[in-house]
Amino acid sequence: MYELFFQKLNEKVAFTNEEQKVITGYLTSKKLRKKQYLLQAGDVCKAIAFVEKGAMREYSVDESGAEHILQFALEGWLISDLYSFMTGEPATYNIDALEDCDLVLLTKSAQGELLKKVPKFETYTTAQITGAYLAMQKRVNAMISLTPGQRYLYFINLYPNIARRVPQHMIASYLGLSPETLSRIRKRLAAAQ
Amino acid sequence: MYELFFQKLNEKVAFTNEEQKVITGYLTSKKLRKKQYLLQAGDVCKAIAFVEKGAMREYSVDESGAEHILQFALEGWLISDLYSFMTGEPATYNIDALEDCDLVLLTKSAQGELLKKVPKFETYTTAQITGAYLAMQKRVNAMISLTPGQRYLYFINLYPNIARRVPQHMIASYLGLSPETLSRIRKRLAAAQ
DNA sequence: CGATTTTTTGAATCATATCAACGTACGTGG
DNA sequence: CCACGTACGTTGATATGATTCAAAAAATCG
Repeated sequence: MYELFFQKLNEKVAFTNEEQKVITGYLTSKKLRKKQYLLQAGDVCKAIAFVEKGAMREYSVDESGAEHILQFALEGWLISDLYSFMTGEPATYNIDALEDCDLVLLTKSAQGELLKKVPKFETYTTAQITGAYLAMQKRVNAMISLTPGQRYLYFINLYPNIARRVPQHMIASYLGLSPETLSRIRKRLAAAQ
Repeated sequence: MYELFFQKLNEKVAFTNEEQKVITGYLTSKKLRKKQYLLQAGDVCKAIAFVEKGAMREYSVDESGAEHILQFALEGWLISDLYSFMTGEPATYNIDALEDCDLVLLTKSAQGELLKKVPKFETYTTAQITGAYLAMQKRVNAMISLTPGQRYLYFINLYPNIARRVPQHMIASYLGLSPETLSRIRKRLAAAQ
């Protein structure tokens, strides 16, 4: 149970079998069918989700109704509206399943309890969020310093498995491009080789 | 000494006077003149800097020599190349002073010691980095979902004091625009009101 | 005051967005 | 298993917006 979760957990911080048993008690599992929501903007994000299997996305919707993908999450990744989770404010982002998913959930209240019982879990949390921050910073740097074509190459190089499993127009959304533009960029890149 | 630093610190997590004395022992102060480097790409980032007074910026330089500003830091903000600081790898970003600055430094080794003596300091670190992550995420969302003009308005609304103190072409760099484009956007916005 | 930095403006070029249409692949239900 | 409908990717034409290069005006600093 939760094999991948504990594998990834122990990669960051080593936990004893005892601790892992305690942690297990605070986790719940959830299955999601393709296209189902885990979270809708306006609702409160009550849990952080770890993807054991499948693919998820997090996105915002602007005034004109267009979706903008902020984040993908494949196996081994965490996903949530962290601001909503931490503050209890309504979420600004939506999260749904791009494929049928097996998730491991850690609810807000479970997290509170867990941090008391297994203080080391905070170290894991810090490591996790630090990694997320650094990745986000790199993405910002790519957005202000690279051309769309370079950004696309950077993306498929960094996340080849996302590129394989996710529709192209969603990658365009993630990169801040129209689907047509990404299609033409790919054509240009293919011709250049 | 370090008044603003401790003020900001206690806003996140309350520390006793005892603890604050211990923390003080691990801090060092540094003055930087305008245009001086705190860190150059290629060097290892040996300290996290807290800005007591002044203004700093963090930026990357691309192959063609153009600078791209990743982050500003005014009074009360932290700045560092976090990846380099954590791993000891050479920094990819430069940090320099936009005004004469008073800084408070926490070196890598001091941080290690401090976390042992005052474990609560890790809670502060987590809070700090979580805030930084959420800000970065909002910025990414703005970049993929707003027009340059909207992004500029968002920026000056969120950071009016940065907009007041920093040259306009640096704000253009932060927003991923050419200085000429930002100038014209401002003209359009002024005409529209 | 002189020198440097910063901002603005203009003109030409280049790139992206948009709108529309088409072809294709996919999966779902009959 | 086929047929239909939906989702996806590509292509074209056009319009819009950003970049670039150059120059001048304005502001700032010593």
